[in-house]
Order: sequence, then C-alpha cells, then structure tokens
Amino acid sequence: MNKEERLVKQITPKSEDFSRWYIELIRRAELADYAPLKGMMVIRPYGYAIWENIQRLLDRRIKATGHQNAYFPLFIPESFLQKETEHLKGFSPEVAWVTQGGQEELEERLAVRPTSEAIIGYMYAKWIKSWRDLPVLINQWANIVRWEKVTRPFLRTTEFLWQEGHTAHETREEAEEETRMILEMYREFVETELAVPVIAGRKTEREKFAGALETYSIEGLMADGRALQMGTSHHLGQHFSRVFNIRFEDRQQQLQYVWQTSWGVSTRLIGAVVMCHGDDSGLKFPPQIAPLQVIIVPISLGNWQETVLPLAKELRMKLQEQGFRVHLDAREEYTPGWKFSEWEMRGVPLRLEIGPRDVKQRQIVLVRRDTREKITVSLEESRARVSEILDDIQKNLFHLALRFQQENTYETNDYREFQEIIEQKRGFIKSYWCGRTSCEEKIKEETQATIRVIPLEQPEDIKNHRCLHCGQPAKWLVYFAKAY
RNA sequence: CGGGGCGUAGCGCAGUCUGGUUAGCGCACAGCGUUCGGGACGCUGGGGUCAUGGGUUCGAAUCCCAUCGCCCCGACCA
Repeated sequence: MNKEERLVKQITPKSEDFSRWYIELIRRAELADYAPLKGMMVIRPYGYAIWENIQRLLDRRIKATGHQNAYFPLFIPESFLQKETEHLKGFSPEVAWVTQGGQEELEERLAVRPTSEAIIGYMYAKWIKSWRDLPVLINQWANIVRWEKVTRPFLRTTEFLWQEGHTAHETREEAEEETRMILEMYREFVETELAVPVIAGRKTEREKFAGALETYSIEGLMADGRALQMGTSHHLGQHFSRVFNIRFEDRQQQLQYVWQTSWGVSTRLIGAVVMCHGDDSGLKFPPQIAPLQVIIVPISLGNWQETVLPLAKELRMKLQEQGFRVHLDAREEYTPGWKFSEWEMRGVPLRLEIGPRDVKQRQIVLVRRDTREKITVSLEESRARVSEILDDIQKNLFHLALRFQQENTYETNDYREFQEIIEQKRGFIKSYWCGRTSCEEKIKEETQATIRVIPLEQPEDIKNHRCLHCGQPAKWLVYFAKAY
C-alpha cells in the first residue's frame, strides 16, 4: 500500500494481520477497551453510540411489526433451566452461577441469564389462558452472560448486549411465519442500516439453537473471508410450552400448548461493521449508524479564530438542526492534517473542511471517507450536498460489500476444489449436501468449513445433484464457510 | 479447554540468557513559544509497587515455583 493511501500509522495494516488490525483499531478508535475482568470489555461512548443507533433503528422495526418491549429478571433459578433438558445441555458449559446472596448461601443456585427462554416461559404460563390472549409479542433489550473460553471484543465477550424477542402463537404455521418475518426484518435492517449484505437461510440440525425446532440466521462475509452469524430467529415449537405448561383454550375449546419463537441480534453487529467496511486507514462507518456523520475541521491559519471559527460554528448549528450527528474539532493543539487522519481512522463518513480561503469564497470542502473524493461546494448548497453525499456513501458501502461478497462466493461440488478454496481464499462456497450430520461433521473436521445456512429457495433440479462429500443423492444446496 | 507466545510508564519496545549505580528509548501526556489546506518543531517537565504472590540470594525486572491476564492456532458459541 502506498503512502497516499495509508495515511494512518500505528495500526497494523488489515492485509498484514487481520485480527491484530481489528483489535488495535477498536482500541485506538475508542470503541471499546478491555475491562480488568477476563473476557469483558467496556464499550466506550464512541462505540456505545453505534449501539444506540442500532437500537433506535431496530426498535422502530420491532414495534412496527406489533411487538412491545418489556424487561425480565437477570437471574434464573436453576430448576427453571433444568426443565428443558436439551436447552440446558446446550447452554450449561457457559452459564455463570450465583450461589450466595449477602452472607447467606442460596438454597437454589441462580443462573445469570445466558438467554431468557426459561424465565419468560414461566411468566407466559401465568399470562396465557385463552386463544384471545394470543399472540404474545414481546421483546427485551438486555445484557447476557455466557462464560466463553475464547473472547474477542464485540464478536464474543463474556457479557454482551442484545435484543431478544419472545413470542407465543396459536398455531405452528403462525409461529413459523413470525420466525421468517423476523429473519426478513433482520436481513433488511442489516443491509439497509449497517450496509452489510447477508445470506439468509435455515440452520442445520447440528447448528441450530438448543431446544429449537428450526433456527434461521443471517450470515455476513467479513473482509478476511470468514462468515459471521449476525442474527438468529428460532421456531421453538412446543418444547418450552410443554415444560412450562403454557396452555390455552383454543377456538374449539380444546386445551393446546402454544407455539413459540425467539430471536435476537447483539453487540456483535458492531464487530461486523468494523470487519466488513474497515480498511488500512481505519474504520469506515455507514452514515446511518455512524456515531458522527460529519466532522468539521477548521483550517487554523492566521486569525482563523475570528474568521473561520464563527462560520464553522454556524455550519455545525445548521447541520445539527437538520438532524445530522456533527462535531466541530476546534482543538488548537492539533494540526488540521492530524485531525484529518484521526477522524478518518475513527470512521466518520464525511469531513467538512473550512479555511480562510473558503470563507472568502463563500465555500467549503467536503471529503468522503469511502472514496477520499474532495468536493468543493458553495455555502448555499452545502446542506443539501451533505445530505445527498451521506446517502450516497451509505449506498456505496453496501455495494462495495456486496461486490466483495459476490466475488468471494464460489460454487463447486468438487471436494478437492472445495478444500483448495477454503484453504486459499475462504469465502462462501455453494455446494450440494446429502443432509446427513455425519457428512457435515467430516467436512468440518477435514476443512474447518461449516454449513452456514441452507437457503430457503432451493433449486428445482436438486435430485440431479450429489453430496459434495459422500456422493449420495443431494438433499440441499447449502452455503459453507469458515465461521467466526 | 488443549498447543504455542507474551506481560517493564497510556501505547510500542530495549534491558532478562550471563543477578550488582538512580530501570532506559520512541510515541503519547503537561507548560511555554513558533506553527497549522494531509499525522509540525524547539525548549522544559511529569509519569514505573518491572502482572501478582511466594522462594533462592548480601543483593532480583533478571534465577526458581505458583497464580492471574492478554494474543495466536485448534474444539464450542450471538
């Protein structure tokens, strides 16, 4: 990479060591810092602002589809968790336990929620009596604890923030419809607001949520060619309603167990945005979720405090009034050049430069983070142009990411070629699969690639194809990848 | 949880092998001055229980034991 392009020093280039680049960038850009506790991090204001934007934009969609927010307890009695054995088995290795309250040993251990199906199931049994009570459509924004062995900021931390939806329905079909509607909501949200293109589909038996009938997920492709699960939507069937006895009298006056769903996205999305859009100069945020959308850098020349600064302040005010997230960096101890690099590293989509020359000519200079293009515009048209350019950056980031995803999606049913691609290029590979877990596991052992999703739309000529691994008749066309 | 690597100022490191002045360097930080359209410069200054605990020794950042944390590669997950 030449000097012009690599303006930010002090960060390991992305191409050299992706995972070092990721960790250094997160700390240098002040998104997060390590807490003095194993596997835990502090989300700093600049990083938390992204989460707030995600919350705002997703919460709007959750409510628009008829869901309401509520809050359930952080602790779950052990006996609740034990009711659904499949569920417990899935989570037990990573549950944190509270055994003491004050000075007293507790009679029953309390789990710090790894997810809330159990406690919510208990409450739903109390609330649901009749088909008239259904559907129940509740969402909760909460923190979750999972005692993970290997952690990475945002991607996998011991405690993380998420949103978990929990719904109860009269029929299997209705629950299935909800599960898929949410999957589509997530896809649209992630692609529109985070500008990360995803592949949506169903999880295999092996990869699905502990205790679910079906799990659906959206998978993004990160810049190092690995897939990241960015959201899941589970059809829980009647597993939980049977153990928590969530019954209702249906329209025919028969007692029935409800059909349930649960679904979530987490602070992991922030990691996805970093890994999907960032470059050697640092972060690159889609305007929709960027902590700051516009950074104003006054050019400190001559008596700039009297000439440039007042105009810079006025521009800030006007942009703020227009609803943009904007900051004026008027610090005197840094040179403009330093600020350019710093804010580029921190991913601000658009920089607004204003200097003595611009003041005289009633103009400003706009510089895009994504293309580095410099655009000189008159003061009069500046506000309209800012809005227009931000929209364009949002679209451009999505298209760049989409092109990357497409260029790194391969199609092969030749196992040798498959192995070569996974080893040398990574990315998604579309292949045929017989549907047996044994084949899936062998492939994982031999290549480290896992089936990320089974696309909902399957080719009609599936019968003409054979399994990538065993050569027996294929059941599904699937996406493989090395995953995070 | 296995295998490997690393913990010395906020960050990056040297010093450890071969124990011995007051533990050093670059960046960052503070003060003053000159600068400022792509990471400016000069002068002055502050900052360290050498990860933690124990041991060996006249003497430990340095040797020994244990613990904790972080990173990388594998098995598990949002």
